[in-house]
Amino acid sequence: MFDSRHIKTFHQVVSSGSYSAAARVLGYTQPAVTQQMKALERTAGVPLFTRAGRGLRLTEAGEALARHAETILGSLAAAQQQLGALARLRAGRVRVCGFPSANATLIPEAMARLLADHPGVRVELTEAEPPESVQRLLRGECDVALSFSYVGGGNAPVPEELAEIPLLEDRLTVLLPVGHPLARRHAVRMADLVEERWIAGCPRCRANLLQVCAEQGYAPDVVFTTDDNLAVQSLVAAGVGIALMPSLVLAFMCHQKVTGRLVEPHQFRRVSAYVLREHLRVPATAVVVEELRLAAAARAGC
Amino acid sequence: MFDSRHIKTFHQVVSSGSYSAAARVLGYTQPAVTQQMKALERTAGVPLFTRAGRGLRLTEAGEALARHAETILGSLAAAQQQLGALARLRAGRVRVCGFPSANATLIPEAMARLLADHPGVRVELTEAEPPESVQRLLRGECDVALSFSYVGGGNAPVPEELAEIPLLEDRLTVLLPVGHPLARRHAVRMADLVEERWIAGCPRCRANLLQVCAEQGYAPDVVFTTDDNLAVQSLVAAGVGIALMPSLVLAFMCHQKVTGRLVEPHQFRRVSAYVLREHLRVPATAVVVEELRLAAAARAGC
DNA sequence: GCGGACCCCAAAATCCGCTTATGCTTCATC
DNA sequence: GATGAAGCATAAGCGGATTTTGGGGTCCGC
Repeated sequence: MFDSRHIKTFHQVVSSGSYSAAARVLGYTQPAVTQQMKALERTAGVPLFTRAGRGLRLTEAGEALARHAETILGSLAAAQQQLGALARLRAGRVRVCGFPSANATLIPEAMARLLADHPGVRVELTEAEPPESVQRLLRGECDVALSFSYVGGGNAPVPEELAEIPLLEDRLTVLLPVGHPLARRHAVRMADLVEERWIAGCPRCRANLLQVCAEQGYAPDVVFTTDDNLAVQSLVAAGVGIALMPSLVLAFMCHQKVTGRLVEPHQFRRVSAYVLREHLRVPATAVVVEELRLAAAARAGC
Repeated sequence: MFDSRHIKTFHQVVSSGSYSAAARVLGYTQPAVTQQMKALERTAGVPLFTRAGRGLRLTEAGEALARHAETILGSLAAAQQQLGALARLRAGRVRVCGFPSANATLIPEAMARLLADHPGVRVELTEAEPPESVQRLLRGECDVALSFSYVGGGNAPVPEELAEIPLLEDRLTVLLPVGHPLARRHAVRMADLVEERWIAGCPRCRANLLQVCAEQGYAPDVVFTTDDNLAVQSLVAAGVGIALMPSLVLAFMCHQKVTGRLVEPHQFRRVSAYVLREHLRVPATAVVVEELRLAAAARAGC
């Protein structure tokens, strides 16, 4: 049975290219590395290195072990990371990663109640656009991820090890300058917006815009693309174009010269929270998820 | 970074169900196991066990680590096994796994020349029906695998890490009792065998028989199935039925009362050797593969 | 209530691995 | 080809980690 420390050192030697360099990186002295590699060769039963002048070269067996080392260290790191996450969660520290509009609306509401009801829980919040947030969750960089998906969009399937908690259906509105003729209506038909110029948002939102318009039989004239919601707001106010905008984003739009109107036919994006299935039963994650659900439910009534 | 020895002990504790039992299995004393698990819990940062009366129970973190332990130990074992194989090969010991008819024909011919030309090489031969032989190769239980596939058959794709060395196209014959009316012909048309009763061989061969007949527009009347070639020979001799049989098998059929005839349209199975790509450059495997190719080429002329 | 099975604890002994110190080889430079 | 720098190997000594020993506590079945 190989010693994991030897494997780690071996891996460092391979990537550093010398014993001395590996020793410097790992905080050993050079003879320590020599001895570890000797021990490794003893347990392997084959030489792993050959001397090539001043430097080293891997033998065939060394090459083989180098490939395996990646896997071995990877599985060790995965285990360590998961246990680390569990320990953190047990201590009540939850890392949440949301997308901008949720971080500005849903999350603060949920967190306010959370901290009142469960004073022991500590939250760290980061921001990432979907699908990056879910990727972070899978990489163990956060414990709860918020993401959204458009209904018709070809979204990647949710990995097996993740639990999806549907939060709300976020209806889409069209953001208009206040003087716009259609702004007097309560709701606006997508079909009436054929002649408009458009401002598109994040890649997913842009793709959705194109699809919704395609269903109405036209291709929108997208004159500007940015994932900065406040920029979109200002652009609309300035009359550059109009934009499709989820209600959640609209909630923190405060520009005097823009207004949102629900679109017809009804469009929405599904907002969900994601958690590793294994963490569902951990109190800290459970309460965070529960408060998110409550906050989402409260908001759905508005 | 976890210590692999701790992981190994942990795994044994989980499967044994107690510290003492694990200690007995691993040749430690019980306190040693206690301390190792203590150290493991320290590096993990979470308790892994809770006391449940006389025995132990895993915590949630323990469950998680137990799942990872399988992976970790598996990747360590895989590395060790591959290095072991390399060491063996470097020492000139090659483990070959063939299917019965190759073991009786091709392999002895190749091995005779091999041992003459390369006296240092030692060969161990085992037998397995495809696709089992390739599975053994992937599991590291042999170094060279021989397998065959029928042309139209839906064969599983060859894994990436394997090199396929085509050896020969083994033409199919039909095995007939000597008195059979068609036995006077040099070759036999499959279409003329509609009314015959059939004896089928191994699963792959049986599937191929069904397909070949289906191409001729009929379903064969299979009255007997066995993967024992000598049994097939005797059954044919006894007039129970006829059989589709590769030339390679025919080569060691010596029963007086049976005879083989090539079938039309030409049918054959492809016989190949498989080696881990990484072992292609290792002398011992290289010479074995080369001798197999030569033996196959020599036989193809017959 | 007693014995067996099991685990924990503490101290002593052992063992392993790291460091220090030194020598050898290789390579670049003059 | 002499010299110095960089790198690896080896030996000896030390310190910490790990194991064993010995003793004690708890739980469970009889």
